[in-house]
Amino acid sequence: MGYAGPRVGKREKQRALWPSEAAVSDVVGRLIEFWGFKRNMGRVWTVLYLSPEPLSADDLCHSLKLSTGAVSMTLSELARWGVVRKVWIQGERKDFYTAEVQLWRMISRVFNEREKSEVISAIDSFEEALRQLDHLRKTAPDASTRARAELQHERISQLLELARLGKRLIDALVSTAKVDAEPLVRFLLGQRS
Amino acid sequence: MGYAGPRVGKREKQRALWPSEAAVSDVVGRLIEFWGFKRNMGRVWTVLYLSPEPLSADDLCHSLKLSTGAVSMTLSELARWGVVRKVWIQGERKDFYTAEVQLWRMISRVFNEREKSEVISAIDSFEEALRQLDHLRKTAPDASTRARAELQHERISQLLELARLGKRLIDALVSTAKVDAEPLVRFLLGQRS
DNA sequence: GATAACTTTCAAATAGTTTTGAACAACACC
DNA sequence: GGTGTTGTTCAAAACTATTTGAAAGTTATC
Repeated sequence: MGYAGPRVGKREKQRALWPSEAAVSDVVGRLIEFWGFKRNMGRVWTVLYLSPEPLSADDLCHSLKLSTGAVSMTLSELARWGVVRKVWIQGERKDFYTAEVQLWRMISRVFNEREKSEVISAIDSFEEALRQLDHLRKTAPDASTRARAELQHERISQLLELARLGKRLIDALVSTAKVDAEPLVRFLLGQRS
Repeated sequence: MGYAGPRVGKREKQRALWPSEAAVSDVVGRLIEFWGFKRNMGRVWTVLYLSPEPLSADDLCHSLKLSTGAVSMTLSELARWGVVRKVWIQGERKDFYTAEVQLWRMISRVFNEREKSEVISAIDSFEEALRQLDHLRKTAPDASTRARAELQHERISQLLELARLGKRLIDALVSTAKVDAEPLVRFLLGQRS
């Protein structure tokens, strides 16, 4: 197979972001940060999401004024979350990236991996604490200790119930969103007026 | 009206946290941090939540090994969120604090104040960006710019839709939780098997 | 296997956040 | 008003997280 020829798709010169792109990627960055990710993850994802064609790491360095290192790390983190994919482009040696455009799939993936493990470990700890308190309220020598154990048992049960509810919500979202969550959410919201 | 008498409820000596209390407040601290608050806010709230009687700032300094300043600031922040209340205790000069025990009320309050304003400002920015792009796609001189504007308009519309959905969810939660959210959530979950 | 193009890694620098503790303010009581 | 107790504030310190850029690593091409 011969040489691909004189750089067929010679890529457009570095283009600055439009004001609307800059603004939106900033907003998404902020939202995402609020939600516990790094701001730049949001920004990078957004720039890719708004780009008609895949972009190289280098493109991103320029549009977002980030170092090569930062872009590389951000991209691999985004890839681990499955919200950005490498694509291969004919006649280019660089790697190119595109954003996952199925918003719900992204969200459910994040919920599943991150929130869920957090919630599960909370559930475990609550259960453990309940076991200890249960023992205490049965065997403590003095009544005031027993009463205190009783109250705490009750309160922690509330927390446990809440955590379990959270877990079920996440499960529901995730298992639905694998296909498409929008109907679910829409239905849920249909409830009120 | 006479003097309240010889320190009636002379308060129990500084008591170390039980292991289960320490563990649970730590877990809640972690969860809450994950959710964008300071870890100590979660810890302080939890210690209060698990205490049969209201506690003073000083009690909290001891149980959590925090400086007076940290406790003062944490408490006032928690009070601003309405998840902790000052109570007045007969014959005591210190301020005492209790935790809000209605978990749903707390959650809905936080959602309403914090998430909502975040989401609303995101919605505004998306709308603004859409206006700009709309103008561009109608008036840009060259076709490729118009096409790009078109695509971005579409994608940002998706984001906007998602943000609006989020806002409606929050509204639904909040307006229900004013009374008691559990039925709502329980119903929502009832959907899946 | 040498070279050039590109990517990843990581220690150091920077930026951002939280905590401390001492100074100050407020208040109650005598 | 003076004294002692409690609460708040804030600048500095400690700690965390993020970003940089240069060096090392990888891969494709000749």
